[in-house]
Amino acid sequence: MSESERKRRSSKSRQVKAPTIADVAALAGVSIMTVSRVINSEPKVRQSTRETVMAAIARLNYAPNRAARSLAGASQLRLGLLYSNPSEAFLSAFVVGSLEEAGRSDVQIVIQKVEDGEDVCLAVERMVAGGVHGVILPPPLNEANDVLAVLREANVPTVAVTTAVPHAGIATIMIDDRSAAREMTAHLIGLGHRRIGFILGHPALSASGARLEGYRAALAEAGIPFDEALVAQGYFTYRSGLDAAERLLSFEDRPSAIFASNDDMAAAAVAIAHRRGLDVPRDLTVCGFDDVALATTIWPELTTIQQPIVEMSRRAVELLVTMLRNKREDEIGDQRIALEYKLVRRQSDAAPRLSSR
Amino acid sequence: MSESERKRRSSKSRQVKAPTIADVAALAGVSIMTVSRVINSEPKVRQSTRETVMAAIARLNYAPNRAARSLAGASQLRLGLLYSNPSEAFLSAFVVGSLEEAGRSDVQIVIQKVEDGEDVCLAVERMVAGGVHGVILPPPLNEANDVLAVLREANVPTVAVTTAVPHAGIATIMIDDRSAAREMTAHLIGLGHRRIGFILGHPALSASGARLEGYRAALAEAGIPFDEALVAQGYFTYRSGLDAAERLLSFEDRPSAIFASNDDMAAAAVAIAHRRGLDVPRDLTVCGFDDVALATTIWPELTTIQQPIVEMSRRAVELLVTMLRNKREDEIGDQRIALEYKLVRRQSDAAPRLSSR
DNA sequence: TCGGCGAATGTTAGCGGTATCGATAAGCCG
DNA sequence: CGGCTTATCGATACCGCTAACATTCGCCGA
Repeated sequence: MSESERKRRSSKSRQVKAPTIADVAALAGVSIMTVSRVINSEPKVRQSTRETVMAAIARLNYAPNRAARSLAGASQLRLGLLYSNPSEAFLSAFVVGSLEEAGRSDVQIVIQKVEDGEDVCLAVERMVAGGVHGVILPPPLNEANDVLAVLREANVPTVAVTTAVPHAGIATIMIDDRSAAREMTAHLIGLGHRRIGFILGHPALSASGARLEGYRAALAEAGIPFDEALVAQGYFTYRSGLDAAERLLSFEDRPSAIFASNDDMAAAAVAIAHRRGLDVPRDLTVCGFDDVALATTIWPELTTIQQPIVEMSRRAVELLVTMLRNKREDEIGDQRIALEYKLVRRQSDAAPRLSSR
Repeated sequence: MSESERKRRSSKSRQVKAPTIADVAALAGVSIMTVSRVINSEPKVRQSTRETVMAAIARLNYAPNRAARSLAGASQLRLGLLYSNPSEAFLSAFVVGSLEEAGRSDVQIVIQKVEDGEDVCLAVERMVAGGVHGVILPPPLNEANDVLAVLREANVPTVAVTTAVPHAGIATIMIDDRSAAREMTAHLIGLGHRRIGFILGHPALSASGARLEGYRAALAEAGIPFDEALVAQGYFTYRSGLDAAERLLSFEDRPSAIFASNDDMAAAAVAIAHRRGLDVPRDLTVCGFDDVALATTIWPELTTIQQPIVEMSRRAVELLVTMLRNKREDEIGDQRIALEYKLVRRQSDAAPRLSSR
């Protein structure tokens, strides 16, 4: 790691030039075209070759030159990212993921917010008129039927993120919400909890329903009867979590654990618990869903389901780009990509102090 | 404006391609090089020729292709963005800004995280070896002296963001922390508060010192004596805010307001207040600094100083690009750019209930 | 055994600019 | 009026990558 590199450097004063596709090709012992194919994940490359090239890429720390790429390639793609007012924490992770992938695949991302009062469909139409080639929809727009309708009519390939029950013709990136909620609930039951409160998510989103299903499934498996009183409506906002937690904790026989449908609401539950003099997790276990930054900001840090948000939006862009570049827009609607979630255990859960069995 | 254009269009279905430098050259009856010279306002072009070309450019509504330009010109710029473990909310805003600007100015951003145990200097060296042309440093690395030293030695232009007291030879993007803290403190005083607690930021960062100075200045201006007991050490984390707020609120004669050096710690102060049965803002005013997402997530939403994080990182990239493209690396170190902050008032402040004058 | 055929890989021609250097015309001197 | 410098301008070689076409190779059926 010195002779050759040093030579290269000294050749032209100190200018270290970035490695090019040719360098990679030389190192891997293939032609530049093959490297190009690997980079763009085109299908016609033997697995072994692909790996060799990948290794060379990693070794040189090579990144394709965007300028050259867009100059040589077809006209640059533009993707629209339309959002309304989700959890800010969620959104920023989401934006980071799509922007990263956008950089990698050299597409433009047009980010547009739909203001609260505004007509959603108008915003979509504006975007379509602006000539975007595809659209990405984070929650809650991922299931706004009017938006989807406009998009479908305009024949704009669309990918919705975090939709638990996919719509026909709309590609979807998701995790298995039901199974994740089931796992978390089972975890709580395993800890010894029997009265487990549940804070619902926004009723318009299918993920909310899926999470509730998972909660019920785990209860059923453990032979614990479902108690409607332990389920409180929430809307994915901190504020709504405050109200829901207040309700759940005001019962005579309050739950020993609360499972909120997202972290914002879980954080709210922690706040309410503290306000009532309850220690988390000693007196009350609280866990969330999503694992946004907030989960590790507050104290105690939340036990939660880690949803790979950055990865999900990255994949959304990637999917759109692949389809658009390969001119297979027709196929796009049928894609269903489910990513892995993970239960991450932190400090907000514990065994119940007073068993209420 | 019709015959030739129409022909061009109809030749290939409906594809309207953007005019190229060659089109301009043909229309103006000169060579493409001359057009290039006019575009770049190089001196060696006769005035009359220049005008002819300009006219052609205007007529075709020509704009140079950025990709082609940067491809042909100097090698593409690569900027490194090195971070360790700041507030996640801060980081994502930061990344968004730099990525956005990167797309606009057609440079690559190499993002790298320095893991906790890892040797920071090693990470810097790796990045430099990777051939980045400039480096951007968000907090807390913006004032890590060892990092700065390595960078300076390697002669890599660097811009630090949020440094209140600039280092020689390192460009800086900042806001006037002192003045912002002064304004916020004055605001609290204006509300009627006299005993105002202050939670310090991390002692290694100059912004912390500047904010304290601002606090003291406002106190002095109002003729309120500075009370050391009202200042608690924090480290910009939620956790440290918890301890600091606990200290401040345990006094007999507790402050009627707490001004925390960032939002994370302010949120912690709110949590502690609630745990002690104090209503915010009725019993205690709390305000923060930065205006990250957390500030509007919690309840009550925080009154805080809005620091334009996205804009700051955007400017950092822009500054680096300008300097690097103009080959004036020597000048880079002397830049000091201060952006505007804004005091945004939300629900966490109010006049004190029991005057403690 | 051999043509044929599909999969994997290589070759070549640009994409739209800029850098370099050569060409041309004009200006200047003795 | 010839030679030489100067101010303008033009021809051409890339920049790093991809599209389109060419090539190679292994394997199959006749």
